[in-house]
Amino acid sequence: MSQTQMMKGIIDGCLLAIIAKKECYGYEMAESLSKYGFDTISEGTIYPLLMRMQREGLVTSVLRASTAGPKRKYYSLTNEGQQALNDFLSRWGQLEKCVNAVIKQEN
Amino acid sequence: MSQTQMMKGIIDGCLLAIIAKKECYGYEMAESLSKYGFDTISEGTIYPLLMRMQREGLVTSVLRASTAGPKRKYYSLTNEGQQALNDFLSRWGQLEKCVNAVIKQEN
DNA sequence: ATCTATACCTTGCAATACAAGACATTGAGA
DNA sequence: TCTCAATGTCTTGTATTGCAAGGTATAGAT
Repeated sequence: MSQTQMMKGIIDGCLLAIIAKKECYGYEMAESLSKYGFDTISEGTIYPLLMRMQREGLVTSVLRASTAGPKRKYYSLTNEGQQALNDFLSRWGQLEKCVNAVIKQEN
Repeated sequence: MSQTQMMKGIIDGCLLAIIAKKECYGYEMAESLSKYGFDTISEGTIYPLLMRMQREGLVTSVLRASTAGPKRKYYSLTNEGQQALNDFLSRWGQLEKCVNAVIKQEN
């Protein structure tokens, strides 16, 4: 019962939501999640996720130079990725409803 | 990005919440979760979870006869289990807040 | 006698988050 | 100049978990 376990199947959807808002690169997404209140999410979590989502055709990427370090890999949503985001939002809403029903204990 | 992954680290907390409401046995908890809106949760998920939580001292169990089948193993919360439930509720609330913040995209 | 519902359990698999590293680039300070 | 911190991406191995698929057993109904 750790926070780590509770994150499973959540982070990928959150990344899609962040990318949907604006083109973004991994390092920036980690900071973004932190800003939204998440405990620091490891890069060992984020980068493999992004690569998997690209392999699945949910996102595309382009390299761009940075003024303050090595090149950045900017990600954008594909139509399939938008659909995956919609699915995630739907499943998250469903989960939220069910868990809160159990917690509130109204039979 | 399956519903299965999203359930990880959630079901144990839900079981604690159900047990906290009233003494309960595994088979009944599965039905209860279903009633609260969850897709059917496998007994291969629930029984190992209950055994783990007992091993960790979060719940205790007693066998009682049933009128319609084999004996039932009724579970109750320990003080440690109540604490674990409180922790879960806190972590769930935190997760809910963060995910919804990302989704709503208010910077 | 057979079937269904009830009730518990086990084994093996697939998926995921993370720790702990490695590697490369840039600018600032000693 | 040398060093160091911040930036930026990636890999390997581990631990945990939900579940499918199966097994076992009891009680009542057909």
